[in-house]
Amino acid sequence: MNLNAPTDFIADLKWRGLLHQTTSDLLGGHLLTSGRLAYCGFDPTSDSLTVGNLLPIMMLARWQQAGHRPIVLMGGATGLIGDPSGKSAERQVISAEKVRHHIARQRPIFARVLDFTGSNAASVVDNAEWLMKIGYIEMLRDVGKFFSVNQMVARDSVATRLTEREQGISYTEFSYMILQAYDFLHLHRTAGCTVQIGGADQWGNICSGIDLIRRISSADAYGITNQLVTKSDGTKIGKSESGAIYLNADRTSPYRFHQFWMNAADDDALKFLKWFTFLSHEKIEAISLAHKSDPAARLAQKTAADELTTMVHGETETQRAGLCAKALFGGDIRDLDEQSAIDVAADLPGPRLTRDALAESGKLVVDLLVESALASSKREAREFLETGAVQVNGERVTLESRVAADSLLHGSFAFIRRGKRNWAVAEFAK
RNA sequence: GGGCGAAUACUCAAGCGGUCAACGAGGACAGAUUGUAAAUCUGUUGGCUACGCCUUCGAAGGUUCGAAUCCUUCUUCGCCCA
Repeated sequence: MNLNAPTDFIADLKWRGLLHQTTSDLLGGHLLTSGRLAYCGFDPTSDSLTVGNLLPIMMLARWQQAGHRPIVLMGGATGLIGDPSGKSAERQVISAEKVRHHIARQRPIFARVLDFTGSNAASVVDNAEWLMKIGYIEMLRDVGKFFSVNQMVARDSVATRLTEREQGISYTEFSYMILQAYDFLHLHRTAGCTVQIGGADQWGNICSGIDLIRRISSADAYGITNQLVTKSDGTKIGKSESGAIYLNADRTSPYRFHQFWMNAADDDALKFLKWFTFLSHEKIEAISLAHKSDPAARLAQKTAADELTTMVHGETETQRAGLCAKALFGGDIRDLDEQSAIDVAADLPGPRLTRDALAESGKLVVDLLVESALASSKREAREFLETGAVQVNGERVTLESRVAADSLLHGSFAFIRRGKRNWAVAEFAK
């Protein structure tokens, strides 16, 4: 990371279409001094982060690249409560044990994106460290006094639950904003943290924190929110398809992760470059131009996929995924030499079987589809076969088709393709 | 604590004793067309040992030849009163 010339953090966000709002005009001046501290909170509601969580992590990374210091705040305590912001319904309460487990699982991701060394090293804190120690009475007396219920009720996150929604809001979630405000105050006091970064839906919570700091410490603090990004069709990024796209290799393989970005629509791919990469403005402009003159080359998708896979899984995995994609989508699967076939097969999902499974007459493709998870039931598998959606080793197969020993590629593999872009492989050990 | 109302498949939402595996919409998936794109058109969307069978309509019981539909209890949620 090049830290010689701190970029203008705010200007960069604007250019990338990521800036939503800032709390004060004085923020620009505040950021002229490098080494400022900003934090962003993460909810340990799941044991793995998804691509949707990448954006806020990268916000901190951009912050760091601009010469400042990022703090990752894990909501070990607030995660037990649940933030009503942007939620239409009351959240399920999760156990403290689970929260701890989730935090442990999520931590490594941050290490991949942020730099934990050097003069402006990133750090991780858990608000359980301080929130768990505070007594209820203490909280009410020292902090609660500064909150006006009139204002709290007027907050968007609360108001919608109070009126529009059929779901109400519990006292627990109603209190959430007090806790988050207290977090900011605590980090301000103990670490000198002056900025909070969050999604646009965090605006209210961030303002609460700034207010609290002003009232109790008579100091200025700032907030920056990023746009909540969506795809061109208005849906969330990383949802749908076949489930969420996780950042852990054991939940979503690097190949699938890579493919996710490769499958982006043109409009989205260009936006993804701005949102999810650290590439320079010039570089992105150049790619955009090249992409528009020859969209079929999918340069934008490819660049985004490579950049992101490298960031999350490392260079080696990116190369593997790239080779794999080339083999599967670049030509005829039958042209693969044996070593390539073995490599590609290692990255694809699918059953590992033995020759015995083929029996005398071969194995029905219908069963293979189910076993490889390309179809969720036999009924669906039949449907795919009837509509001609399935190819095995490059040949279209039908409802009655069977995979026999002599049709295996290099004597071991049945590469199965469902539809245009879904691949799996059945491997039959000799 | 009292009164009223709601709970249906991924989501929204019909259904008011048999013709209901359950209308419709969205979503998702597949086919054609393409560029592993978008848009468009078509089809599919509980499961299976499949002209039949099995399991679903918040949960558990009950009435009936027969229930998603009626009754009882429970759970959760909403609204109103205290």
